Amino acid sequence: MNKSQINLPKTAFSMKANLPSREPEILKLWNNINLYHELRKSRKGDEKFILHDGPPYANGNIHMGTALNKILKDIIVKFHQMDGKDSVYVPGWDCHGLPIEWKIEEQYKKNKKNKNEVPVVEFRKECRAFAEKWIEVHKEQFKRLGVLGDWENYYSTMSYDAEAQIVRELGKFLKEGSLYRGFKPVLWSTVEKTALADAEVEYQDHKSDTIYALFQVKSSNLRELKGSNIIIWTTTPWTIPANRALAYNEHLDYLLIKIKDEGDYKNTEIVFAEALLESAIKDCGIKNFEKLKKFKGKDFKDTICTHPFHKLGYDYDIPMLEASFVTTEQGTGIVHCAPSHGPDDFNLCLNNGIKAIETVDGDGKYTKNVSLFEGIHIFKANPIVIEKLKDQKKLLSSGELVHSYPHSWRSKAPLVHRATPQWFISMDSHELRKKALKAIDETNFYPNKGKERLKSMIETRPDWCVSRQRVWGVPLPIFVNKKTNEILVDEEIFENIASIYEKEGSDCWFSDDPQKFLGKKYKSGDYKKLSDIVEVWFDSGSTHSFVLEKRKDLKWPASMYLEGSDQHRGWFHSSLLESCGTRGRAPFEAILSHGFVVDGKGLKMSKSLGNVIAPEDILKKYGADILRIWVASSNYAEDLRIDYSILDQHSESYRKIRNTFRYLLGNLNDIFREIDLEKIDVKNLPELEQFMLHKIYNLDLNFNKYFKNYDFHNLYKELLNFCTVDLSAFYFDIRKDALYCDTKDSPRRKSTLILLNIILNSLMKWFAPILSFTTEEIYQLVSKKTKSIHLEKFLTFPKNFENLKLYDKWLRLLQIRDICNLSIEEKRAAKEIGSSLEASLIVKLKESDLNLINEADLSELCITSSVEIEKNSFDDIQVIANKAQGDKCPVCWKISKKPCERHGQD
RNA sequence: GGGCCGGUAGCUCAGUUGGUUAGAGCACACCCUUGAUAAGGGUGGGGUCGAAAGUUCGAGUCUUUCUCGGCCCA
Repeated sequence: MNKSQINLPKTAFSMKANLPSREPEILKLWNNINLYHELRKSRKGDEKFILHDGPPYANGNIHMGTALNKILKDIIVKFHQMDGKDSVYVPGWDCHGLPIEWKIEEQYKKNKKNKNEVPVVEFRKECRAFAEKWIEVHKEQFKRLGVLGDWENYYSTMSYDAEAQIVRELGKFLKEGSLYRGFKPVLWSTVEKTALADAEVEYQDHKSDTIYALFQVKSSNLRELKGSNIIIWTTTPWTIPANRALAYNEHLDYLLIKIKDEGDYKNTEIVFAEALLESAIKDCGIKNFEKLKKFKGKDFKDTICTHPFHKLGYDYDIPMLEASFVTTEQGTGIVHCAPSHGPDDFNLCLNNGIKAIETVDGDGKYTKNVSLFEGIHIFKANPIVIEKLKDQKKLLSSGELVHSYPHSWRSKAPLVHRATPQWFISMDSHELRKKALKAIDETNFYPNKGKERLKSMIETRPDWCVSRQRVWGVPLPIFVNKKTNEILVDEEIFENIASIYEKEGSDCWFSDDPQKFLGKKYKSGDYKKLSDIVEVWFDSGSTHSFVLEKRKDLKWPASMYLEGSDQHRGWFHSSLLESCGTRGRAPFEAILSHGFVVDGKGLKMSKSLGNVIAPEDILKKYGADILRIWVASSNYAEDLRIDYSILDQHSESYRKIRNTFRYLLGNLNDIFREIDLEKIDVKNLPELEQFMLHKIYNLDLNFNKYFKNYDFHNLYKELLNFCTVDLSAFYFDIRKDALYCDTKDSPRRKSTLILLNIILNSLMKWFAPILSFTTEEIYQLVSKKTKSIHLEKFLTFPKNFENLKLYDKWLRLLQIRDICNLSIEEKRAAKEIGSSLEASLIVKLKESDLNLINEADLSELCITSSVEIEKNSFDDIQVIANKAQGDKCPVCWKISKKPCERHGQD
């Protein structure tokens, strides 16, 4: 063998990845071979793994959070597929709801069109078209990330069969009796004229009018209180006309004082919490006063007051009620209660037999139930209320306050609490809460802390309000008897409505004759048809019923739901409740929740901070595989940081991995031979190869352990370290000599090639769920077994790869090697030698180490020209490095006084 | 404002039931190589474990307070 016959690596696999342009080519390939169809075919009849997609809202371009979510899903789906399961992924979209309605209304405003003049059905058609448009946009963006799924047969909450099934699901709650009509305050937008879901509310600073108002005590068990005045403080003077009660806390101390200042309120006796004395007299401008009495809150029991507008016709009693929500944080320690305008007020009054009534209409105007104020808009009522209080000498002071206040997320308009008729699913009437809590216990959570989070929410949440006064959604399929006011509960009717929706969608609810839905059984004249729609969380909470149950390729319950941690209050929550209410258990076996994408410093991304990175930018600059590495290597249990420097670091790792593959391919000359692992004669391989097989076996154990726990960042780290530490810096470096300089029939070289084939095959598959594009690129280059890497299964390694005894021995050898390297480095620093082949070592070992290795092997291990082993009188390992003497073999570059053993003949 | 979760080298992450001098890979520095070459190898520097106090013979690990950040709620 001479220099011209040296076996240098040769491969078509380029060092430069060029992912942004290469990946779209691979997408074309997947499309051409109909990969999704092939995937299904390849696992037909196998055990199913169903990751049920939580539907993103069909609106706007995807952001990093969506990208993270979809990539994480795809990684998991692919892992299970390669693990031999039929891992089906059906993407879906959430389509109904306010944000889309608003988009359409915005377009109307632009075109000077009045929404109220447009027929509901036409408006809904525009909403539908809008959602359809964004589904198509999302689809392409998700595919570009490398996400494999049934993109042709996706699901959506607005499909006719979905709308039909949502009606059937509601019918179940109606039939059971847990869906009831309630009347209570909800956060209401007078601009959008609708109740808002919690998720639609945002808190912003708002300037409110504040007042200290007086309620005169009519009667009390505490003699001194009679004739005195309870003061209350409120930031919503317009709710005073709706006042029905006052709330106090029995644990607080209260004071009765007499005002001594000259003026309208001289000698007025007032009552408030002792703790708030200072702030109250300051705010009210009281300078001189006399303390008359101090007493406990519980002494208020059975005290009755009169309304400040008593003389204007508000001649009903205002009872004082005990409530623990009363604190001394602000105000006077006594809270004014309007049951129609606050949840706390509502509950307190309800428990004391005071019902809420409709005091304000949908536009924000007082109803006829509020005398003196009928027809006035509540946002214009404050000055009038204040004026009247002043007239009645019931106003101690007024002012303004900037505080955090609920606003609509869309219109940014301030919200109010307004009592409206709404439809609720009871948490307790049919033990929904209990069932849901049990279901949580039976679910696996990744990470585990999600369990407590969901549990505590279910434990404390109120009844589920499922009605909305909007138009873009599934109509509540409810008829109310005009005479008896009873709800029509008849399965036949629900099924009739559902089957109509299945054929033509739910638009007809708004346009067609109600008789169509009532059939022949009931007369439409006897019933009032509701115009409310179902809140969107019920839509998405029902996906398990119209996707998992209805599709033959899926199963119920899902193997996993996977979403951002905010969905503990969203989709996880609503799906759990819907399913427990209708089927008595959760629609999922496991929940995986991930944190939020934040910037490099851990701050959330926002336009104002200018730290937003769009997935599109990353795809253009780095490619999807880099983004997928970022997902796999980040710990999703916490928030995930991303910025360009972090992505740069991951790009470096990618290059390392890519070059590892390039070395493998180069030395195999792009000819991959599948090795039958069971048939390898392990014991007859060189020890180095045996050691590597043990390493591979062990890595596979860890790989599986991490995969089963969805612990991808540790899994990725394990793979990356294998590439850098075990392969590049160790095995590859050592075996370069055999690969390049041994003859092609050398047993050592042949053994090495066996290992290279095994390593290539293993790495390709281990990395495939993460580096979906790059592993495909490699697979297409070397394998003709199937049409795609993603159709392959993970390898199973035979037990005889494991060799703990050999492993222990080699750990010791590696220690010796480390010391050899130190010694070589010393000579290198002294400029005596350059490459390690220029060194010749004298290695002194203690007795017990002497049998471990011969000189030739140690020289191979340290990549030196020669090693002499001597017995050491000390315990430690001692290494002396010298400059190798002799001639350098022109082929293998080893330096020796004798002719080269391998290449000396030429 | 309340609840929950988190803060370990420049970056991504390990750190078992509290127990030697807190680890890995990447990045960085220096050296080598020029037969993985816009690659590869060797060596090395780098951390008051968010801060403070406490419990303990001993705290990255337990307790409290504070601080910064995130999610949820008000």
